[in-house]
Amino acid sequence: MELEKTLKALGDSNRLRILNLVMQGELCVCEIEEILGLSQTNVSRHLNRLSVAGALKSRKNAQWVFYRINDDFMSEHPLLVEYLALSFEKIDACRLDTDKLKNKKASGTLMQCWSDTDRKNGKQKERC
Amino acid sequence: MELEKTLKALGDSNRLRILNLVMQGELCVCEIEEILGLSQTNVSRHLNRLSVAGALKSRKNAQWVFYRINDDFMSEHPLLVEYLALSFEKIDACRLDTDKLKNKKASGTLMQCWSDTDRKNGKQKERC
DNA sequence: TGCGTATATTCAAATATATGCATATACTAA
DNA sequence: TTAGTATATGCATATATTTGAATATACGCA
Repeated sequence: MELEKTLKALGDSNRLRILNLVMQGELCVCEIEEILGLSQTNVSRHLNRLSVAGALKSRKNAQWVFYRINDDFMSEHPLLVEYLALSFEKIDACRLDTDKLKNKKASGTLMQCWSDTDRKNGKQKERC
Repeated sequence: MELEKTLKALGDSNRLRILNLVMQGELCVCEIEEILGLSQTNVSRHLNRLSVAGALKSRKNAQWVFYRINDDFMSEHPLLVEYLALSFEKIDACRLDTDKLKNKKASGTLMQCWSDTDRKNGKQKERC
């Protein structure tokens, strides 16, 4: 049952926190790692779980892997996505994570990873 | 995290099947048992899990316990409830269960339990 | 090629969850 | 009071899930 699989994948606080972040824009594993304060191995596994459930998709850029919401998931589960978005706004942990994401983006301290273009242009403070 | 608790409780196919039935109207444990073909002990435990998560509430009538959707749950999670309702319509197992529920109601073969009023009035084929 | 970094995966252990069997508790009728 | 029925719960077990440590794989640079 797909519904069971989806809900089971979402039934974990860390995965919900990840989803909250990724719903605000594509992120690299290392970025999620830093914001949530989870181990790399754990983040990787949670991301995989969400991907297998169809919620996320990834692309690779050199050794960096970026994850973002799967458009199919959005179009197949609009009500669920909306429900989650509204729920995240009410959850302290998610709000703190979101604040942290915004602060790091604003201060440019979130850049372990960067695009080839940026690096070639010597723009070390930006990311693709 | 409440969201995690809710989604985790829903992340089980049997519990989803139960929710599908109960969303169509109040049911007694023995009725759910019969329609789903699960053991009494198992049904009881699933019902408890859903109740603890806030989705269901129960009332007792003699030795019979009737479960129905918790109104608070409906009003606190309208989008989720709608999402689930739409999802159940697309799931074969849930549709079969629903058919079974309707057939049994129509044929009056679903009546292990009945209200005191009905029994006193000798209306053995009806339930409150 | 060797080294450093990022990420996925393996292995092992701990924890959570689901279920069957047996039983306790609640209720009703004779 | 006894017997029958409905339901919840205890106990034990099997299975699923989660996580840390270690490691394999991919990539870039000197």
